[in-house]
Amino acid sequence: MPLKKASAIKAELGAAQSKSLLFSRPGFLIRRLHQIHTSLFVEETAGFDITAVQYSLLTALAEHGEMDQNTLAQEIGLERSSVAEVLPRLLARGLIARRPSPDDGRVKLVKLVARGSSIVRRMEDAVWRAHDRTVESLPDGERELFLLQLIRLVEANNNRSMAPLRLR
Amino acid sequence: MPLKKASAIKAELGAAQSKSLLFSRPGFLIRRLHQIHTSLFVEETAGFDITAVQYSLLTALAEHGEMDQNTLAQEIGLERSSVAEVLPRLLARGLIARRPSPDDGRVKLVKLVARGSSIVRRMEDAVWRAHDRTVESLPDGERELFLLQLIRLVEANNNRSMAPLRLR
DNA sequence: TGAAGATACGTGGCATACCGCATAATTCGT
DNA sequence: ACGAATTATGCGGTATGCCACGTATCTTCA
Repeated sequence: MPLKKASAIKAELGAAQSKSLLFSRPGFLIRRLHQIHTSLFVEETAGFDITAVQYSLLTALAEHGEMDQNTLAQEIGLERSSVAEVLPRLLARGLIARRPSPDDGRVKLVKLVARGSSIVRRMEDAVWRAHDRTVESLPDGERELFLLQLIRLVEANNNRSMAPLRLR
Repeated sequence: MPLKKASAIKAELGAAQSKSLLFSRPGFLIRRLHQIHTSLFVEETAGFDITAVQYSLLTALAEHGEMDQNTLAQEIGLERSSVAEVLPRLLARGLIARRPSPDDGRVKLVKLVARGSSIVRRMEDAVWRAHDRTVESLPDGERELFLLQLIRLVEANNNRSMAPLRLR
């Protein structure tokens, strides 16, 4: 099933871009969509008091178990120093535990504790609602392509970003 | 010209998402793409020492001329308080001018000065390169649809975001 | 083995981005 | 006309997200 004619897309794009100069700038649109998703995330997960980044950290720990901060940072594509800043907040709330590595005095190992696992589990539905609402305006059949394009861009540019994601 | 079969897209999406759980979350992909564009913007505009947000502010002023901060904020979809924080930096660098409105004592009017217009003009090529590089990994013919989808999402969710964009 | 390099983590600095609150000025309703 | 609601701005607080630098620890190799 063909999605749409190239000429129709170009016409629609031109019409949309005539509304605002900013609509011709991918960077602006991406920043804006990021704001929108953040807003939806906050709305859907209200009451848990966990940000999207904190949730990413918690799910990475839920998936991989105990790990050092460096690996954790690469796992979600975040700077080490940013991770070092977020972790104390999760520690203070009793969601994670941290201990020095027995093998390497430089390394600190982080893992989820019961409260952390619990909140990840309880937030799951709300998080999916936030993600679904972010892309629900796309017509059925286009959503998959959009996600695929996002993935392609993220993968292709991964090494060019400041905090590359570790891909297996 | 059909872009791609729906079944082929679903298969490719599944394969990509098997690489990381995060690739199933639009919010994560958007945050990541935002990081990547920021990185490319910094790289391409090195030497100008202007951030993407500052550039948005400057181009809004270049397009619309003198305006109050509230309208300026809506023009680029930013919180008033965020604008109030960025403007002093542009003021200090002599890129904009600010004066109280003669009609309304609450309002401050902002406009570009010569140095500001000049930097917007001189940055233009570099900014386009950053934007082009952000989406250059998409195959020809898909880029337009991707931009159109971004615009559609931004428009549809505009009112749900914390700092709605003013659309004409 | 011991000095040089590499690595892990943290801190301070800067720049978004949000909210809630405060202040000042305008407008609106009675 | 005058008190109440509204509006424009800014400030303090919190949370990313980056860099550069510092400190402690480990590894490498001459």
